[in-house]
Amino acid sequence: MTNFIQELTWRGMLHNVMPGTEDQLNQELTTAYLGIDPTADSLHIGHLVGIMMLKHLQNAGHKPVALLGGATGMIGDPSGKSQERNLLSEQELRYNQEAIRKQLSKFLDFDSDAPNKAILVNNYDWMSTFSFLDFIRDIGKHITVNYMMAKDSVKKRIASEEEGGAEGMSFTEFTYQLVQGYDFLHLYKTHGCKLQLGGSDQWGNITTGTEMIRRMEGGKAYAVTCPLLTKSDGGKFGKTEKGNIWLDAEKTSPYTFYQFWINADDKDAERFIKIFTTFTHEHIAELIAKHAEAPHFRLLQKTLAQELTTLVHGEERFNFAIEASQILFGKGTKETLEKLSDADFNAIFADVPQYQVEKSKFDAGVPVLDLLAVETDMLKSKAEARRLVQGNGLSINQEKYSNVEGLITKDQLLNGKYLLIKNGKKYSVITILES
RNA sequence: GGGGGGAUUCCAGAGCGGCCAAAUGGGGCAGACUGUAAAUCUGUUGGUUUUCACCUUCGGAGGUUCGAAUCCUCCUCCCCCCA
Repeated sequence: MTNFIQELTWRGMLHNVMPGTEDQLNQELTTAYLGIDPTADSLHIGHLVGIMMLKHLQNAGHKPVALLGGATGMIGDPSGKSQERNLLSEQELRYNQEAIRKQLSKFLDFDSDAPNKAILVNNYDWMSTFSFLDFIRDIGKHITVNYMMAKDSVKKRIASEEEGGAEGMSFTEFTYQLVQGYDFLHLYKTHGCKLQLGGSDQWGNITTGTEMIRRMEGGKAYAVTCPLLTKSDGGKFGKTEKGNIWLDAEKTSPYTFYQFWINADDKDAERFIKIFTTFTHEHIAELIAKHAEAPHFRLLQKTLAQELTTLVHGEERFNFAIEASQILFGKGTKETLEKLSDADFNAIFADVPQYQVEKSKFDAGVPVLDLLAVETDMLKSKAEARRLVQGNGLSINQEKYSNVEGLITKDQLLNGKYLLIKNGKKYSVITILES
């Protein structure tokens, strides 16, 4: 059995740990929970760090609890300086919960008979029937405002108001830490949960929980946080220009998901592989060494992408993502394109801008420049299109096209339906409409 | 209140009344190189156009002139100095 704290430490996933936590973990099978916002019907990779903490925890023989913040998600955590949230209907909430459970089960063991199998709970179940009066009487009494005010997340919001900056902090948000703290207390009482995991921004909220357990139950509970994940270029982890990378294949195609990991730069890949895989210390050291020998093979990125894409989307989708990548970045030729079925073609180019042109236009052939700038608004003007073609920047169906006066005819259509246009490094697809 | 300087194409910043669609740098976009990276080098960077050429653009409105981003008048907005 591995030592959870040591495991997190070498993986670079340990930010802060409450004294005594390691002893607690060594002493008995410990139940630990992590909160997840159920605001959508899918997790995105920003959630993944937390989930991996649970996974490493489970691998270390302890029992993970994933807590969906059905109740807390309605309030909005002030430490994320997020806007106030919208209320989810219970129906939406349950739907999201089921979808998220499915995704979580790819990472965690929910179904075996093991004593440390994971469970999923939703704080809506115990918070929704808790009356305001009961809450302030039973819970609020035990925590002083002075204590709550001392939290960084609260201080920051109040200070920013005094500077005339933000719009202050609502009472609802102020209460957030009590609600989250109560979750911990509740799980402590009902599941014997003694440890809460979270991002480093959660420390303040977690300690409110341990404080409640101490004051109200005379119990001892612990906290472990991990650093917030950053990218070495300073960008936000898990975000692309197009938004979040979701685990749901409908929201983010497996190809895009795969590409996200492939595109990690070397520095990040090294950190990520420690965080997002369960490979051993030795195996990872070996991978890093191999990568350093031949960085252009990008072994780390490929391994990382393979592990996660396979885990989340399955082997078949992973293979397809590779195939798609080769077509887009490798030596994909016109021949390989022609071999693709419509379904595959659409899947590969699903994330690429689409344009439509009527088929009849091709009867006489369409001048390239018109195709780019008139029939579609791919380029702003014919002058720009001309520059592109003259600059050798245009490919049609993966073949360089440099004839400014050229006509595009029916013969060039892939499967009689598509044109794959490559403008520099950017792809676009023109779909031919039957008319 | 007095005096002075400025507003230029995405940004910064040149620009003798004709040779200015406007130097140069940055950024953008392409090409080469490369690891779907970084750096570097090359080309390009208002529109129509094969070329010639034409059209729209230099804070706004007028004017002088064969001709104005460049001269004059008024207006708007910025900056600096002295009180």
